[in-house]
Amino acid sequence: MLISIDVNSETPIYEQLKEQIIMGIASGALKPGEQLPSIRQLAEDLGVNLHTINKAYNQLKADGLLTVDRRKGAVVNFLAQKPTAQQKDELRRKLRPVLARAICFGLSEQEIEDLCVRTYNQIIGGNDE
Amino acid sequence: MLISIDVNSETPIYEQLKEQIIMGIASGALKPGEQLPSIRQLAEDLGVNLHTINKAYNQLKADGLLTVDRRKGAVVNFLAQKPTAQQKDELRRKLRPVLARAICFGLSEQEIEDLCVRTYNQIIGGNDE
Amino acid sequence: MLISIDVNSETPIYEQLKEQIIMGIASGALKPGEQLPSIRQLAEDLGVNLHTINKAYNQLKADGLLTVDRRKGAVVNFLAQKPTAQQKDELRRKLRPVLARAICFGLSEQEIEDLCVRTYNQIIGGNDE
Amino acid sequence: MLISIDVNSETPIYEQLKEQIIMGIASGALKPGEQLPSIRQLAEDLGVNLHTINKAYNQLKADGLLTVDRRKGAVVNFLAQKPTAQQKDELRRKLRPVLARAICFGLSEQEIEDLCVRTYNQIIGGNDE
DNA sequence: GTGGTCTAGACCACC
DNA sequence: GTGGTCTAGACCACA
Repeated sequence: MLISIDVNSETPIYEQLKEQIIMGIASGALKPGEQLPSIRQLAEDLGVNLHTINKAYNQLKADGLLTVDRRKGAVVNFLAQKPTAQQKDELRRKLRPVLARAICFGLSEQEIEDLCVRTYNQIIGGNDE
Repeated sequence: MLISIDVNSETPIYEQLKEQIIMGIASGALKPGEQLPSIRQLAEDLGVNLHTINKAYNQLKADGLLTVDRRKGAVVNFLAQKPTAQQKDELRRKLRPVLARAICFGLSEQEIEDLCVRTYNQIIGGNDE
Repeated sequence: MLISIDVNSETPIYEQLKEQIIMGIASGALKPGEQLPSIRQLAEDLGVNLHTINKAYNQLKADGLLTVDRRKGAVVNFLAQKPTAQQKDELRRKLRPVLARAICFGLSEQEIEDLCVRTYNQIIGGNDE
Repeated sequence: MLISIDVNSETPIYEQLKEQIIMGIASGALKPGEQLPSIRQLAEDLGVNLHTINKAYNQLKADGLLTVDRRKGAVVNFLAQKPTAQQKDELRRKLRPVLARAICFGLSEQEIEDLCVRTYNQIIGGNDE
């Protein structure tokens, strides 16, 4: 999978990294059991510091999406079958401001539903743009 | 409308402020043409710095949701009927990582659609929790 | 509360820090709502790097023992009334090897119970040694 | 006795090994005088490096729990009747942060005592979970 | 080889 | 003032 970073973006590099890896897992581009590049390798490839990569990997580990194997580095976890209540709350909390903004921009309920479905298919299909 | 701030949250206060005002507009609690509290007053009510309120108001003005008038202060704009292409892109960009994360947590397409619809109704209904 | 670090110890500095703060909270030396030294201040006082302090504070925040206030820095949380099931599991997992070792060293059940009670009282009493 | 290793755990493999052997001795699954698998064989069984097994065995020897004989390999020692003062200190030092954490999580003295007793019985009974 | 820890020093966002 | 992010470079533990 190809990862690209915009160092000038206002969102932190480690957040961009997390998002891209999550996108990769969601789209199936990263398969469960698959090995991610080592911290140092990825840091070099992207031209960023190894601590930045480390932070992203560790947070994804805390999210339960990666496990870190002392020998093989970071490995993609098998997907959970169901989210915990806490995870669901977190999702709703993140979803709320986005949808509220959509409403303010004049989207109807139907259009918002369409937007969600189309975005979902974008992710699954893997065609990112 | 009641605005409450959590100073311990990791999301900046001005972001919380923006989110709450957007939620207010989306839910109809804040009506077009309605006047928001003055910067000075809101700052005092919430016990935060003037700059913080000012930043939130200005960004909402840039979003086209408020009009800042020197005499009347901040006023809620009439909602656009349709979002610009740029706004739609922005929505999709914000929506994508949330949905991708939902997929990683094991939600099916149907469950994600449900989540969106239910969250939408929460906002419209105004019952935040 | 006085915090002291042994930079030559094999346990990481940030772990020592976490342990001492936890001891402080448990003993009542650190009261709920009390403000901890700022990252930079404590780093200077202890003669260690600010990132080391930052890591300890963040992990305690993740444990729910501290909250980080953008204005006042780190603040001691009010104690939970009951641990979550996960926290209880974690405690048992940490307790098991210690007790097993005690058994191997020849302590009877009664002696182990005494050891626990006496250690508990040490913590509560605050007399650390 | 069955030994199983989790290579993804954050606790080092040699530590896991030590813990499991200690658990085995404490529970009586490993009897004094009993011979442990040879380093070479155990390394192969678990699929880990020779050094890793060696390190665990050597540290247990330093703890006085094993005797390493050039001909018979590692043998379980007879349990001490009483711990040395040093061993007791070590136990208290390891116990303290666990109990302090329990207090922070809201456990009362009685609940902590229960936790210790129940964990003790788990070990003795050998039913690990 | 891997990740974990620590240091030193910089800049930025927030308040 | 506070914490958050990032860099550059070092050493260690683990396997």
